[in-house]
Amino acid sequence: MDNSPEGLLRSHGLSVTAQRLTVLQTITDYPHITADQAAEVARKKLGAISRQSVYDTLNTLVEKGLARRIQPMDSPALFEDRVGDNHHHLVCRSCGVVEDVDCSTGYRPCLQASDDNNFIIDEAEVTYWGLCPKCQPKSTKSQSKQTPIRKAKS
Amino acid sequence: MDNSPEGLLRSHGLSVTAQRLTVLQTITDYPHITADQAAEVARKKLGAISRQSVYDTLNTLVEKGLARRIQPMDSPALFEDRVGDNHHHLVCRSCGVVEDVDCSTGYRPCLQASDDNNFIIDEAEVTYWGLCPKCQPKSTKSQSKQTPIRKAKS
DNA sequence: CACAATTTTGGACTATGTCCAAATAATGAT
DNA sequence: ATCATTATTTGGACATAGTCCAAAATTGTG
Repeated sequence: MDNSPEGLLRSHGLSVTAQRLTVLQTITDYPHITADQAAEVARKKLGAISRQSVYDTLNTLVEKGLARRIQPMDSPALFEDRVGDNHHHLVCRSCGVVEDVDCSTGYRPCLQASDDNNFIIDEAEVTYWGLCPKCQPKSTKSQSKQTPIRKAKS
Repeated sequence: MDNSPEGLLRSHGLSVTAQRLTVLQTITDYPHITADQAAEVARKKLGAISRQSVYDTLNTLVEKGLARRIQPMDSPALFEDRVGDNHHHLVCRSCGVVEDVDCSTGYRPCLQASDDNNFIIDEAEVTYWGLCPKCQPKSTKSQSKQTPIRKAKS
């Protein structure tokens, strides 16, 4: 199996369809995209694709380990094709932008719980919350006009 | 100001109402409860309370720092009254049960990102994922019958 | 007590996502 | 290449979690 997108799908037992290739390309081009945004992008490339097909494809890709789903609070699910390195995320409380943050170990679970409560823990998911450079209060200038999508806690 | 529930509300500029007292008591009694479950519980205690009132109260409590909202993936928002210690959570991939895990430092942000991407980071939210004791595969016995609400990834 | 401000209520509405069965497209075997 | 089988896609209905809004009720205040 090569590792073209087609080969990638086939090697995971999936038939190759224009919809899947396009959705896969879309999350590569736009990491941290929502399903509905991905549908919009895919529709531009393909002419038409059903909403359900985008949801199905994204779910399938996640199941097969070809994509990862994250869901910061107050956000719809976001998809990315960066998988396997157990990286974490940085989310802006004001505008919602998401950035990747490398995991210090690169494999799961990277962190040990202070007490595992007898769970078998396989992942420590870390979300860093804060303000992105654009949303940080500037010295004298007034705050940006962006609609805050989440209120800062402190 | 005392620190009875009434005093707690008043000291945060909130009027004291039966609805608020009841919802507050409910999340104390049932940490990690959903809004709709809280409405159910509150309804039993009060006779009646509107769904909207429960949502309003929970949102207000979170805003005032009297409650904390968490939202593990694939779960509706969960509320707890344990605030101020920046503790973390352990979530069962199979049955969804949530347990508290102490934070090693107790204050935010307890963790440092490998690269802050020029964000001002105020919180590192950690969610540990795994299988709770009840959902762990037992040696020879077959798996529990609980409906899995999330598939284990590995 | 009475007034003003806050809270509660119920109903409509929004956003995100899933279920289902029919139509279509992809794959594997001739 | 064509057919049969299997997998995928589609559209529409449905589900869930949550918000918006204006009227009614309650709370806190002078």
